[in-house]
Parts: sequence; structure tokens; C-alpha cells
Amino acid sequence: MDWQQAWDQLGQRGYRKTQQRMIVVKEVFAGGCLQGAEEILSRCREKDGGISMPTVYRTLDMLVDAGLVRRVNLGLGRTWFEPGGPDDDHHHHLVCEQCGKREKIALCPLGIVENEAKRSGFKVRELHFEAVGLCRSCAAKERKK
Amino acid sequence: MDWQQAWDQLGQRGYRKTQQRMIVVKEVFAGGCLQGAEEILSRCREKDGGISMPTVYRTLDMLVDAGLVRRVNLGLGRTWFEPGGPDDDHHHHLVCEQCGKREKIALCPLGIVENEAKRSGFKVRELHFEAVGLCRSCAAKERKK
DNA sequence: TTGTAAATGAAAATCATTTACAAGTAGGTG
DNA sequence: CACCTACTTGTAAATGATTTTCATTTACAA
Ligand SMILES: [Zn+2]
Ligand SMILES: [Zn+2]
Ligand SMILES: [Zn+2]
Ligand SMILES: [Zn+2]
Repeated sequence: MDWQQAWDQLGQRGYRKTQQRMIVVKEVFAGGCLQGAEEILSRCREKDGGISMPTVYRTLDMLVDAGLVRRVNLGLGRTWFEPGGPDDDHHHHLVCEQCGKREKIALCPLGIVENEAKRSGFKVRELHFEAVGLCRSCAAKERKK
Repeated sequence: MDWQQAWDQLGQRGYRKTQQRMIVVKEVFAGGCLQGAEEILSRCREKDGGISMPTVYRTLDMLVDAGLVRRVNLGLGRTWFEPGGPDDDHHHHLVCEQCGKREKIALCPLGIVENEAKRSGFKVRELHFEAVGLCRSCAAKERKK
């Protein structure tokens, strides 16, 4: 999915098509995995100039509601965003807490968890599955200390 | 492990044995899965009276550092604590976002993740693996709306 | 008992995120 | 096109969990 398809989807949901929203949508879809709100804001400002943090968050909220962007929580005190719906292309991460280096985890336990949850009548809405650690080079530096 | 063993461990690590710390350690070990800092504070106050939030957080930090308590992140904007080290008795959760009902998940993907991480030289320090959703009764209420 | 480094609590600071609200705008209607 | 009105915006302030600051108190080794 490219930004224009996402943009159309928002229109179909009745959201007004404003300049600011378009910029945010473009930037989020131009970026990759795990983008921070602050980072999205500054990228939008490089292109446009006038855009505010509340608008970034509001637009991200609607993108998440529309199932076009995923919200990812790494337990590091802030939220990350990435293009893609909850089903489509969904994946998990391995992140270096020192340098931020990141890679995707191939495995996804969602199916197993849903099965286990179903037994007690639980309906899973969000699966947090993220690993934080040290990449090879940061682990090496750590050892030298 | 009971609170007195944990208490001894802290002593062996060179921490001073203060009244306040003892109360926090007792309460955390008296509680079960997923205790919030606010809840721990108020339970401590019922027993003692004079204890402050910073002290609760500071004591929890040292318990986590000492590997006696786990910090759990459910992606709900706050942190939960539970007695037990990272290896010993470690488990994951299924939590109802409406009523807070919780249960343990039998499955733990840590081994698989570590294996996958090892291939790229990553060392896993924290594995966040938590499912948030709706329990049977809250899902039923939700449907009526 | 004393000295001193560590620990405490009150209050203030952080920091990501959200809200309030006055001013601006998209998009439909006539 | 002109107008209306509900929806959006940005600024500034609020939030809420957690952390820091700092003056005061305390544990504990000598
Ligand atoms: Zn990703
Ligand atoms: Zn690294
Ligand atoms: Zn638990
Ligand atoms: Zn429930």
C-alpha cells in the first residue's frame, strides 16, 4: 500500500482532506519500520514548515483506527509507528537498546496465543511481542567497559 | 522465594536495610502478579503510614536490578511489577483491557527468539510478550453496545 | 558516640502524549 | 460564487507516570 491508497481510504472514512494530514500520511508511508512521533514531525516540517505535534498524533490515531498503520510498543517509554495494517505484513522486532539497530523477527506467535486465549473466552486485541537487547557491536563495547 | 530471602539478598548487595525498604519488599512479595506502583504504595501506607512514591520506585528498581522482581510492560502506559526473577517462574500474561482480569500464558517464546537473535549476534535483554484484549464477559458487554 | 555516605520525602522536573479553546478551513448548499 | 457550519488547526496548558533535586534524616562502621 502506498500513501495515496491510504489517503483514499481516509477520504472514504469521511475524514476531511487537509494539507497537514496529507503531509503526515505521505511521510509515514515514506518511512519504514518503527518511526517515532517526534521524527515524523520533523520530517513533515522539513517538507512543509507549518505542522504541529497534536496534528501528527491525531493523524496517526486515525491511521491506526483505519487499520493502515500499526502502533508498536517496545516498552521504552514511547510509541513507534509503521505503515501497514494489523494483518497485512504484520511482524515483530528485535531492537538494540544502545544504538537502535533493529531487525524483524520472523516468528509470530499470534495464532498460538489466540488459540490459548480462546479456551478461556478471551479475545486478543493487541499482541505485544518485541525483544530488546544488544546488537553484536554494542554487546562488544559493553564487554570492554 | 519469600520476602525475607529477598531482603537478605538486598543486604548482600550492600544496600542499607531501612524500615521503608523492608515494608516495600514485604508488600511486593505478599502481592501477586502485575502489581502497580500506586497500588504497592497504598498497601505499604495501610501498614505503615510514612512512605513515599519515590522510595517505592527506588526500591522496586533495586529489586529488579537484583533479579528478584520482574518489570512487566503491557503497553498500557504504566509499569507492573511481580515477585520473581527473570528466569525463575517467568511467564507472560493475557489481560482484559476493560476489567483488568488477567491470566498467565503457558507459552513462552523466549528460547525461539534467543535462537533467532543469536544468528545475527543479538543478545536479548528483555522480551515483551503480553496479550491485551477482552475477557469473555467484557466482550459480551461490548457486543450489546 | 561520631562521622559520613546513603536514604528519605516534599516538591519540582521530565517527557511523551492529550486536551482545551479560539481562530481558520473544507466542503456541502443555495 | 457566497455562505454556513461542522470539522481542523495550532498554541498553550494539562496530564500522568516516573524521576530528579535537595535539604534533612538515618544506618552502620570505626
Ligand atoms: Zn516493523
Ligand atoms: Zn547496537
Ligand atoms: Zn505474572
Ligand atoms: Zn474483562
